[in-house]
Amino acid sequence: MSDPTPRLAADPIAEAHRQWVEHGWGDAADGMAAITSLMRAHQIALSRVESVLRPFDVTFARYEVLMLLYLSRRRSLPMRTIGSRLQVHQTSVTNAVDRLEEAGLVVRRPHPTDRRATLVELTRAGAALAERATAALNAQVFADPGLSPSSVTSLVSVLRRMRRDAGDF
Amino acid sequence: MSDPTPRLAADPIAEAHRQWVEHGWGDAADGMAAITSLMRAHQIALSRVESVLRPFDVTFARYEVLMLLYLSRRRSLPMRTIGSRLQVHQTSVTNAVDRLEEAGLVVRRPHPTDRRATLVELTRAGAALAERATAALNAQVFADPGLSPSSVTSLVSVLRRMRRDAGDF
DNA sequence: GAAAAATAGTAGGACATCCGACTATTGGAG
DNA sequence: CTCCAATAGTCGGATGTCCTACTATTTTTC
Repeated sequence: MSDPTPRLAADPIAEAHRQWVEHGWGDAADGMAAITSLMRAHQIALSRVESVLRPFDVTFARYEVLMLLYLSRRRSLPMRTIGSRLQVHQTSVTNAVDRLEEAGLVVRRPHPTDRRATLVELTRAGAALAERATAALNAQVFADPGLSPSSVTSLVSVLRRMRRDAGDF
Repeated sequence: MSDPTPRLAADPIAEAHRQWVEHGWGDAADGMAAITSLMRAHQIALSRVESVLRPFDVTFARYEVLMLLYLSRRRSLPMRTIGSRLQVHQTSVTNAVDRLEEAGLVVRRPHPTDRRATLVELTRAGAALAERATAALNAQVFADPGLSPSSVTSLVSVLRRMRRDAGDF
């Protein structure tokens, strides 16, 4: 309250935190800052990832499906399992698989024992793309996520608790 | 690396990290885990927030616009400023303001000196809703964001660096 | 001062996400 | 064994986000 230099481009989240306290919402100010930070950081990270994936004509959502299959034992999983692992709605899986199938990266196969279920199987082209896209992401984003190594560790650790409490695993 | 008990329902991100290392992508494994954690945590946080806001018939995107106006000096801002502060595309602001205006929570007014610009002004109903929605969010989410106080501090701190490096402020 | 560049908003399109509803199949209750 | 709840997927609809134009006004340049 004694800073004579009112910075013009202050951190908007710090600013919101200050306003929260001013309005008597001090007990929620830290939480608000945490949630809001998460939202912004997500935008930033997603944007970086998507820009690397764009040349491969896949979005991050589809890349995740591809990698889940790529890393699975038989390179094939039921739709439902994909949704559970990625924690997204069934209809989102349907949507992603539709597009991946159109692009020839996966194929739908009937489940051998449960006729309700559908297996999604990675094609050779899908595996090849998964490898190339991963190489690009590793080099351009993951190897240098814009955080110090200790920050990365701290972030993963904090968010793991949050994910677990939310039933992620 | 010496744990003899392979848990069945393991943390999917820890599992992915292990696979990254196995595939020789160890230098990118931590970054992958960090970015992926961010994506999941965002989903979790957004879902909690949206479920609290649903009764008020606003989404988080619109709530953010509302609060930005609510906390501004004159409860009125140009579209452009809203986009900059929230770090979203101009067209997203147009979209959000369209819906807020339909709901009678804001009104568009011509900018007094720049005829290109449009001011978005909070209505009395908008201010009232902003207050009620904030009370609900504070009580149901922000006051207990699902993280320990020290984790919250750590998270905000780590993400502030990331946001700054990305040009957020 | 007039032409060129930059800025503010909007329109249309592509995607992803969720929700509710609907079909088909499986499995448990009586 | 039959009926009904649970499960797997898909469809249509609503929202939000970004991108690429395109229009209307400034602002800058020469």
